[in-house]
Amino acid sequence: MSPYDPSAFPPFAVTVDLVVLTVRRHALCALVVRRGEQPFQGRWALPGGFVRADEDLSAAAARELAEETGLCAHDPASPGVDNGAHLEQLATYGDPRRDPRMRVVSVAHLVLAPDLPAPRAGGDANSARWAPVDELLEGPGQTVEGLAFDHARILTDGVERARSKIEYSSLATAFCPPEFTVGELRRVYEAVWGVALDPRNFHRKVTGTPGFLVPAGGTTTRQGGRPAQLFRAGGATLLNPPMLRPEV
Amino acid sequence: MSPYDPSAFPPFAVTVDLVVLTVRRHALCALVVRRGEQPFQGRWALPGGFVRADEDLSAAAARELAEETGLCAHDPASPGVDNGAHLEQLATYGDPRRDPRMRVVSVAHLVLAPDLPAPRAGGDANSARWAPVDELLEGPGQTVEGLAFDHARILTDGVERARSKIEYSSLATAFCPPEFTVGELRRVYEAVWGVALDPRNFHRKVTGTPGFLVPAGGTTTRQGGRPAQLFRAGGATLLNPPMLRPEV
DNA sequence: GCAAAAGTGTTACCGCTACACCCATGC
DNA sequence: GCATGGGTGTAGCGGTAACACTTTTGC
Repeated sequence: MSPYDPSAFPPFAVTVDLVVLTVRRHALCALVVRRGEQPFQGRWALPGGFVRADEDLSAAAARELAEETGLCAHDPASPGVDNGAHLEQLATYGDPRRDPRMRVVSVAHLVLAPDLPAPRAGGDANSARWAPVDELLEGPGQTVEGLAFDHARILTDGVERARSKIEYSSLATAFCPPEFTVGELRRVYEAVWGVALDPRNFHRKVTGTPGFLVPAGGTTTRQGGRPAQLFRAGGATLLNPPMLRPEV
Repeated sequence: MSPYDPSAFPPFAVTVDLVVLTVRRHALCALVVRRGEQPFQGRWALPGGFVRADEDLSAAAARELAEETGLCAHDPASPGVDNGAHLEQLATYGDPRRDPRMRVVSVAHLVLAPDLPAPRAGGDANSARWAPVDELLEGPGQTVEGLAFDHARILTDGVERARSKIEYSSLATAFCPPEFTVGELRRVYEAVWGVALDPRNFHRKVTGTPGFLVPAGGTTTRQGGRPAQLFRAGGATLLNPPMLRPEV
């Protein structure tokens, strides 16, 4: 039997795109970079890049993340370093016309990170910033230009994934620093869902769910008012029963 | 500006693999085909194939599905024909060593279908069959040989997706014929989750959820006993509150 | 009649919501 | 003192679990 004939299949470029979300100033924000070349030159886009010939998809995503933010992601699929951020595969986008230059299939990944210092511009992107997702996704006829390629769609899917996953998992803690208060965690939920939650019931719910939070020992008054207990994320990953997202 | 330089990125083969699930004889079953060539010649594998040069990913999945089963999938992303089956993207698998011949990135899709006549063998697969997923996924040291490539992992992910999605969506109806009884729908849940449900409470729950089921008019005694009302799937896609999966 | 499956009624319990209320700090 | 956020108590309500019980068919 002869070796495989590469002419039997069409060649594709494969990239990873990153939806990197954080909570800043009570708003859900995404990392975007300004494109330095055609097409969509000068427009904002999600960070990303080509997958290397011998590189796994999640490794490519983690590499791009480190290049763009210096962040070390914790990938559940390939455990090792864990600097706080959560990384998971989101979905794959392969419309034949999504990139005018050639056939590109992009495997989008979702990253949830605590609030970071200003992003450092990396590689071929000549600038990078955190932008509120509401601003990036304003409807058609908006004041700002939309994101490049199909990145508005990818960002929408990533935000929806984050919104639903914090309902039934402990992922909201990925938006928090290593030690945080119940109030800070509540403000994460409020920013991601865009709703107000009852502080009293929220407190009972999260402290009463076994394994969600473990006391870190100290207290802080960095939010003002009475000193609040500091917590760390507990071992539990699934919340049962889930956090209930109020009706819209 | 010169056109894009294709030497700047490594070429990949892109395939779609299908996790086609159905419920037969009270068991969750998946469609598998016997491989006719190396590698893994003679072993069972998930159906799939190369994405064509100008073809969208979901179109490739629908085409492979039609070739293997004659089924016309309803793809929410590209509405049109709707022969009952549900199709959605599952996840993408791109480990550099997942195919010994070359670098292949596979975009797996999940299909939920009603019980079908015996599958017709299609294309290069010299036979196809429905196999209970419990049998396909028996642990290491099992009596049967495992699936080819990383298909056991893909199947596991697809089954887990199906199990969780029927909790909070009306997708379980995709396993049923166009008209079905409450008892038949309950047996779908029981087969997918591998648990027994209380028929009385199940009946109240599904008939009491607005938009989940609409009466089709007739009755049937095909399950024996007292005649049961026939229903069709209603317009609702999300179940709120969800069906509760009993603790294991 | 008997078995089998479809439906309805009822009660106890659990978790959530919506509050009232108290606590500990900075100013 | 006063504002601010942290934390506890409690009553009402909606949904589920775990039954008992009736209905309508095939054999």
